[in-house]
Order: sequence, then C-alpha cells, then structure tokens
Amino acid sequence: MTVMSIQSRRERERAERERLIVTAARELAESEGWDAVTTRRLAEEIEYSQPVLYSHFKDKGAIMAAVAVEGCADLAAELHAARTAAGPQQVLAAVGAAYAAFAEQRPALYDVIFTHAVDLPFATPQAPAALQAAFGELRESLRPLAKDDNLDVLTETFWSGLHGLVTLMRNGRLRREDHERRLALLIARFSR
Amino acid sequence: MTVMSIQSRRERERAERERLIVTAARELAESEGWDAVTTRRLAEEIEYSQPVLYSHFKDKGAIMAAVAVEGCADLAAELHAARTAAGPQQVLAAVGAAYAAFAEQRPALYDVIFTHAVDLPFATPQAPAALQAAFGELRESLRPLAKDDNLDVLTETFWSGLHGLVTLMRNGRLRREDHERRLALLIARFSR
DNA sequence: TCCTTTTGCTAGCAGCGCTAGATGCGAGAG
DNA sequence: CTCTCGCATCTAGCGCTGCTAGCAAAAGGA
Repeated sequence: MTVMSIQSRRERERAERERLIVTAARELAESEGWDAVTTRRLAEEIEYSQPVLYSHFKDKGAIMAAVAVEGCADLAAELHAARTAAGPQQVLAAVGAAYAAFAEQRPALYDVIFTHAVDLPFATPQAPAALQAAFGELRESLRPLAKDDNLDVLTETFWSGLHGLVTLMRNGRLRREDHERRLALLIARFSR
Repeated sequence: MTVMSIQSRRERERAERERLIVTAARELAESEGWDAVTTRRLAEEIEYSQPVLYSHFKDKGAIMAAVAVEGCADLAAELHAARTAAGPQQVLAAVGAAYAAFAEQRPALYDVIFTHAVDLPFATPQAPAALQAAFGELRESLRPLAKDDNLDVLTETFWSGLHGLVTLMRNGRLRREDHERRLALLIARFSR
C-alpha cells in the first residue's frame, strides 16, 4: 500500500510541477513576450533551479510546444464559440474575425502555435487533439461553401489567408488601419 | 588634391567592405541558415574582427535589413519576369507560382524580408524601392481583376494568402504534397 | 539506525550580441 | 626623412543565453 500511494503521490506532485512550468512559461510569454522567457527566469518564477526544467522537458522548445498545445485549445474554444453563435450566413465572417482577434490579442500564444515551435506534428493524425479541433472549426465553417473544391484543401488555403493577414500585420508589413477591409475581402472571396 | 583623392579612396574601400559584409551575411544565411550567421562567424568570413561590423551597421539587425533589401530586389525581378512572360489569362497564376518558388528555394532570404527583421519601413512611402517594386508587381498582376475592390487592399490580401501558404508549409504546418492544389485554389478565388 | 536511491542544487561550459580600451599604422608638418 | 597626431582596427571582456556534470541532501526501505 505504502509503496503504491507514495509513488502515486510523487507522480501527482511531478505532474503538478509540470503544469506549473507550462503555466509560468505561458504567462511570462503573454505578459513580456517570448524573449523574456529564459530558462533562468522561468526557474526563478517556479521557485526551482534551472535543471529541474530539464527533468520535465527535453529542452526549451519542448516547453514552448506544451504552451502551444494549451493555447491551441483556447483558440479552438474561441473559434467554436464564434461558429456556433453566428447565423448561417455569417459563420465564415465570425470565425475569421475570431481567429484574427485571437492573433491580435494574444500574439505570444499565436506565435508559438503557428510560427515558432516546430517540433509538433501538424497535418497528420498524430497532431495534438486541440490542434485538430481548431482546424476542425475552420473546416466546419467552410463546409457549406466547399462546392466542388476539396474541403481540406479549401480549409488550408483559407487558413493560410488568415495567417498571412495577421502575421504580416503584426510585424508591420501591412497597414493596421486597413485590416478590416482586407479581412472582409478575404472572406468575400471564400464565400460562395 | 591628395587630400580629396585619399579620402575618396577610403570611402570607396569602406563601401566595398560594406558590400562584402552584406554579401557574406547573405551567402552564409542562404547556405547554412540565419542561425549560422553570428557576428563572430561573419567577421571570420570577411577576415576582419567583430567590431568592424559595428562601424558599418548599428547592430546585427541592420545587417539583416540590408540583406533583406537586396533580396527584395531579386524577388521583384523574378516576379516581374513571371508577370511579363505570361499571357493575360495566366498572369496571376504565373506570379503566384514565382512568389511561392522564391520562398521555397531561398527560404533564408524570404524570411529576412517578411518575417525576421522589423526595422524596415514597409507599407509607407519610406519603404525601400525594391520592396515597393515587388509589391508593385503583385499589384499590376491583380489590376485587371480588381473590379470594384480597392486595388491596394486586394493586393495586400492576395499577398497575405501567398505568404500564409509558404510560411505555414515551410515550417511543417501544411502537407507539402498539396501545395499546388492550395495555390491553384487561392488563385482561382482571386481570379475573375 | 543504516544504506540506497532518488531529487535538486551549485557551478560551470560554450556560445551569443555588443563594446571599452589598448595598439598600430598612415598621413601631414617641420 | 623624421616626428607626431589621429584614425582605424584589434584584443579582451561583459552580461547574457541554453544546457549539463557532479555533488549534496533528503526520503524510503530493511
């Protein structure tokens, strides 16, 4: 009895600490940007020494990947809310706007999902469930508009359009004040 | 006389060395990626010491910006060639394919232009001429298709679509084998 | 109580961007 | 031709990064 319960307690504590690390990384990134997320700073934040991080994660990239998966669940939830709240004619516009809003309001999270960390499986069945869920929301928004186009290809292409809009705008390549017009145009081109 | 010619010789040599730096940075980035472009490595490559770099450029970002401007001229040239070689019905497809090919074949150059360096003015009249030229090629390709849409907004949106396609694909977010289908779909949605 | 294993820490490596201060070379004056 | 001055360049080093080897301490089992 003792052996088992002691072991399980340890595993529980370990899991809690792992959550602590991911949460700290995420909050630090969201409040001060990924540049501020150094292993020393993170260790200080969780009140352990640096090497502890490496007993949970292979390297810093793995921590970022964990944050990405978490953030992806948030994105999926927001897309789902937007999709189900909108009337049938406005689904694509609502989901597109929700996607852009997420990227705008939580840039650190968006970046770690879609531009930074590479060591996540993406367009395969092994991709994290949250990620497939987010993609699924986009796909369902486009399903009524697919006609003779392949739904997955259509979804990926529309998604690329959104991704291009938000990334180019966020690092100063596109004038911010025309964002709404560009978004509307993209949606118009993918509606009907 | 001596004073002037000595000074001008020095200025000429300085300018040559500046070109040397930019070229070395570009070649190093293209052959081994930007991670390999460290100030030490770059100094070694040009056979000067590190501080020399800082007598030409404010910091490493400024060197990257210089490479970006150079690369942008290449991009503009390739887009121009594609646009002028294609028949009127195939302009958009040709230019889109040329854009994607550039991103695919010269990823380091593409990244420094469109994702890395931020200290370049972009969507303003102060933007480098090469950059405006590249954007202009896209704009001219879309002009016949603009109809009642604002041409600049249309161009920026189409550009975003291309940018999203290539960036998401290059870091593993999109299956490579469907690239052609996605590109064709994007072009179809912006034609007519 | 003693031993073993596990856990976390201190200290340090190699590399980064960047810079202060020393050094040597070239140009102009006498 | 020589001396001096100023500028161009280099050496050395700062503070930071991600990451790890090796030791200390705590915890569990006999």
